[in-house]
Amino acid sequence: MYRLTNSLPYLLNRVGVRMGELFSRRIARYEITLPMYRVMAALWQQGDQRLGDLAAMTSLELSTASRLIGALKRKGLVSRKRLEDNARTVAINLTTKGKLLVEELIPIAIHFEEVAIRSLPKDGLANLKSVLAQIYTDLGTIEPEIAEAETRQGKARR
Amino acid sequence: MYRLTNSLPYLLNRVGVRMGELFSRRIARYEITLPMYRVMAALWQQGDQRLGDLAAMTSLELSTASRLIGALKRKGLVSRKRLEDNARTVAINLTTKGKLLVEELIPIAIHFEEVAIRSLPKDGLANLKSVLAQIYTDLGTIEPEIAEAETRQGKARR
DNA sequence: AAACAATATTTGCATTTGCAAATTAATGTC
DNA sequence: GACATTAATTTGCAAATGCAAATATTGTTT
Repeated sequence: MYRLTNSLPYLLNRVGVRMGELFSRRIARYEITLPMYRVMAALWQQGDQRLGDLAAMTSLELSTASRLIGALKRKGLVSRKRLEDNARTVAINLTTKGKLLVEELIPIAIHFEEVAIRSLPKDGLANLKSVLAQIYTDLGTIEPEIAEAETRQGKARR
Repeated sequence: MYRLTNSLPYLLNRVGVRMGELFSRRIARYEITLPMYRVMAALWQQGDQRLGDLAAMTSLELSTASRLIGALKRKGLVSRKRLEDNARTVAINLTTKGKLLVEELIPIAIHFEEVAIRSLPKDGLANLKSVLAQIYTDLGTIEPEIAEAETRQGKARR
């Protein structure tokens, strides 16, 4: 018999929501939201990104990312320049101020992770991460099945 | 050196978002959103719930849950009655129509889970689930630390 | 029993989100 | 080289979300 509370999506979501909530509260005093942090940490890892890549990297919707970058720019934390050679793309970077801030936040994120996995066995974390990565790619294989179902009924009815 | 893309919150969020997106698309033709499904599946597992319990069970914010129940009620999928003995609480249940619908959706959710874990070893799923549950509880231990940080600076400044 | 505190839910309002359309720029084609 | 096509980003608008305040009911105190 199926139980929602024992299903994988449920357990994943629950952890994600709680983690997000706690971390958000923790960084609220820096006037930074969780998606903002993700964007900044992504840029810290890899600068000079285009909007689309940044959105993909952070699992953000494109328009959400666009506006988020706008907000971060207004705060002076990132820069957004049209490229000279290809002016339809945009190169996004952390400013010095943004870099300083994210380097203050990253240790907090690391601490969170430490607390979260506190009682896992030695190799538990590495294993968990590889499992999550594996599931992510496996999920891709269900895409066609969904697209098929959509065209078969969904879109047609509109 | 820290990499966002190798951090646990990142990997969790990424899987959660993708899973949610795909499942949402899959059930869109039933005119049901993912949070709606979660509420209905929660009620299927355990009926006669109060709003607060349902919100906790589904990781939804209270006001979001309240409005969601309203929408489901308008669709004739759930009932919401004030109790006679304690009229400040409310008892939420699936209607027959709601029960029928959720019983159509649950197999889809099960299929999703199967695809997601397709390439995990035998005991991989059970292990993953217990790890996720463990992390969820461990996260609770960071709460006081955050509350402390909030009162120390955050709230004071307002 | 009146006043007050506590509990459960709902609602107002501002912010965020997501889709689709619009915009802007670059590229391919004839 | 003008003209449609594709690519990348932004914006308009409606719906969803989250916090705080409002509402309704029960429990407690004196």
